[in-house]
Amino acid sequence: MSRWQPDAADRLKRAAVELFAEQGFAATTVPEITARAGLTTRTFFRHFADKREVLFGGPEIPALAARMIAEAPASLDPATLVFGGLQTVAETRFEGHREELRALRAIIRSDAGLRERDQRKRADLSEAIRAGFVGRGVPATTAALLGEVTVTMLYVALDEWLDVDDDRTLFEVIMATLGTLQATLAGFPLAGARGAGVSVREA
Amino acid sequence: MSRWQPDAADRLKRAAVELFAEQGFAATTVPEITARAGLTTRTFFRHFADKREVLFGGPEIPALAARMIAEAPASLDPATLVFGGLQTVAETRFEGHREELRALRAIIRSDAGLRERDQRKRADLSEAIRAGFVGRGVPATTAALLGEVTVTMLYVALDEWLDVDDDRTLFEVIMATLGTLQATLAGFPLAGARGAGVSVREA
DNA sequence: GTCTATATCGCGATAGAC
DNA sequence: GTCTATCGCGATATAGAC
Repeated sequence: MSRWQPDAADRLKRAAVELFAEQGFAATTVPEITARAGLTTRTFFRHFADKREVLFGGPEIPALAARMIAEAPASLDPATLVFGGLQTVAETRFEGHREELRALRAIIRSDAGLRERDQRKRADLSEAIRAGFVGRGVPATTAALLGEVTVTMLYVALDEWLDVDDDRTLFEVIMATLGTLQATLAGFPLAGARGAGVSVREA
Repeated sequence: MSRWQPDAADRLKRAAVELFAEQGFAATTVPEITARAGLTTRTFFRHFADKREVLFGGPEIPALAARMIAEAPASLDPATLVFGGLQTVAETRFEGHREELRALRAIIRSDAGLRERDQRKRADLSEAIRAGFVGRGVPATTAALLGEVTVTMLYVALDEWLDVDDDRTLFEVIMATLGTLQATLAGFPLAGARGAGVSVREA
């Protein structure tokens, strides 16, 4: 047993979540967090790049996505990969943590800076997926859209899953969301068949 | 003529873009920007919430989207509204500014904090569209997906439009991107028809 | 682990527009 | 007079340098 608790990052996370919930994010200082965790301010910034970062996961999920895409057999098509990835992430990282995720979401929603960081995490995941598909020879625009659509599914479904209180799994909500997206896009005219001059004007 | 130049915000914007391009975003201080613009630090923060914000537009585009959706005739379907909105924004806010937008994009790409802010602007627009459609009675999930898909089209197409150097308009690229999205999603199995148990595992 | 720069913001005063 | 934009001072916490 060293003289340092081995789980400094974890204790900082817990102390931060408690204090943010009690006092709000902006009203909580890093020294307060480290005091509660029994550590120094310097230690906080060695574990987290800034005060926001303590509420989010690191690059593990983008890294996992990149690995799954890179290591999958060449025969698997993008749709299958996206499905499998969403299922894996939903089941291993979100399922079973609904209450913690709700508490976290409430804190994140309360502060513009935290919403911003959340969007960055989302963009990081989208970018990892895009790069992964480019590495498999998928055209650039298609790869970019695959990244975007995948994270859209995850985030929209996650929000709905946290909103309601039924007994669906997150992955079930994701699949329903995909169905809704397909139905929504079916209402769009085919892009090539369309001319300019839509009758909607700036007010 | 008052003792203040009337366009303080504009002059600050210009000075900031110049200095960021010359020295980089992180290496430039707010006092440097205000010195070049002939103003004080305090004035900078009265115009912009923080140093990043000087590079981005305010809530005009989300507000425009909200207005267009709210004021459109009830008979117009979401697809038509989305198309019309994308066309209006593309033609009035982006077309004709390709070079400035490229320079801005280069600065934004150079700094993680600026990429984060860019994502927030994107999320703000998505949210305005979502809320607008909810106000028209569109179901929550469909409205959320409409917001997400619309901004995805705009951002993916904008990136491609800035990357290449052909003579397509931004709106033409947006329509082509929508076609690619439709083709990509056509490769996905219908959500309802799908069971669990995809054969992609964590490595 | 200590030290320091600087982003950020509250407050009160001022100057001109109307 | 009121309203709005600006300025100067000062305080604090973040975040990076040493």
